[in-house]
Amino acid sequence: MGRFRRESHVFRTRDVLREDYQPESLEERGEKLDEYATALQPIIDGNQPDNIFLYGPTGVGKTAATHQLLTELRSDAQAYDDIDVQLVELNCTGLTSSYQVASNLVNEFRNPDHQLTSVEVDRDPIPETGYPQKRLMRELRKDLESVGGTIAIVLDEIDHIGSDDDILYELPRARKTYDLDAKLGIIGISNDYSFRDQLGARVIDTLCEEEITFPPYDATQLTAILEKRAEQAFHDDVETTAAVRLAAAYAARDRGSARQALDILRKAGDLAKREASENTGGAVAVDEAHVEEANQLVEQQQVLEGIRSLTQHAKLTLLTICAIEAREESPERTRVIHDEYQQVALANGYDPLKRRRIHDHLSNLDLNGILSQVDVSNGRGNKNYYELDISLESVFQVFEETASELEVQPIREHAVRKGLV
DNA sequence: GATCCACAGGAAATAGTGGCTT
DNA sequence: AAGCCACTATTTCCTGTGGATC
Repeated sequence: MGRFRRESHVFRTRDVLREDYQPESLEERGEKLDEYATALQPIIDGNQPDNIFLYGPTGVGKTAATHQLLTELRSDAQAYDDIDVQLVELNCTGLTSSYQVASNLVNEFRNPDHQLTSVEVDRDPIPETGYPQKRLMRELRKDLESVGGTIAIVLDEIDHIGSDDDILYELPRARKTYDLDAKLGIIGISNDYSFRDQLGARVIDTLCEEEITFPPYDATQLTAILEKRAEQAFHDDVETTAAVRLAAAYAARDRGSARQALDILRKAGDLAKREASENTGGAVAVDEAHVEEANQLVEQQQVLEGIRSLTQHAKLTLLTICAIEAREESPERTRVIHDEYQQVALANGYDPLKRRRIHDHLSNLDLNGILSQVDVSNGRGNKNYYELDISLESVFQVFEETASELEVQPIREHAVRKGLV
């Protein structure tokens, strides 16, 4: 008997609950789809498209809506010979400058998988760094020219480029500047409401001709979405009603993200499955306990992922906080944290960084939800104080499993003695 | 109430890395 | 190989703020 066996107790098609699964039609977003479609209408009419800016938190259907509508748009456009719609999509995750967006965009144009229909673009991809900026823009212009027709450029997660918004200024007016025949429509997608305000006024005017906001899903909507998916994902005799409701509630309370809700439900299904294969027989159900555990696992996983990707000094900073936490002295002010950090760094064989930098690391860790800033304004001054926002246990766990070669044990032992772990 | 101090966080400078062009 | 070019992490310098002090 092998270790792996195909079991079919719980899932029918588990993939339906995965993030990359694209349902035939987006649930619970009817109005938004209409609004969005209206904004795209000029393309079909053969007019210069409006630039569109979408915003809303992660997992509320922005990207899914875009995929769905553009696919429809493209196939509907084939009915008319006088329009030739080309789509270029770029996920800007990890791209932090206009330069990088531009170079990736060029490579997107040159990506042969993309079957841009009028394929005159078959130049070699360009390097992501090394070219002077002017040269890069020249390449981009050439590509736009040779693709021609109506070009819809989707820039997903555009907020990652931060304050360097030159490309967002250039792109919408490329048609004028370069005297292009092609019609350009930019669709920017952002997770961050405040991103819009960071943009220069000149960019907002052009980029945000049409703005569509995707609000978070509420518990009712999430329940409806999950019910639909659960029906496909699980076998008919698997009871999931309670689980669905709870998973929806968790996700709604947190960020209103469908992705998160699906993650929880999928994980809960995995747990139920494991349980089912342990004690064979009996009715199978994904119940509330499964969801509860799954919720914690999902949360934990996100945090762990966050910790793994930290730089050494960020880890040292985190370790310092742990040491303070282990002595039950948290929250503590940055000044004191830095003092102690210096010792921690030296003890681990690193040159300590200056205070300003630790400052940044701390607020970064805060942003990642690993630490939280506490306002200690009870009487005395209200400087920034930091404390750990997750369990000591889970931090130690990552440190140990990633073999980061940091001195964790003494701190852990201290915490154990204090009964904190 | 004027002055002082600690701190948060912005801006610019610097160092080190690695790719491209000639 | 020299001279650009861009990127990231970090340091240096600096300003505004709000409580603390006299």
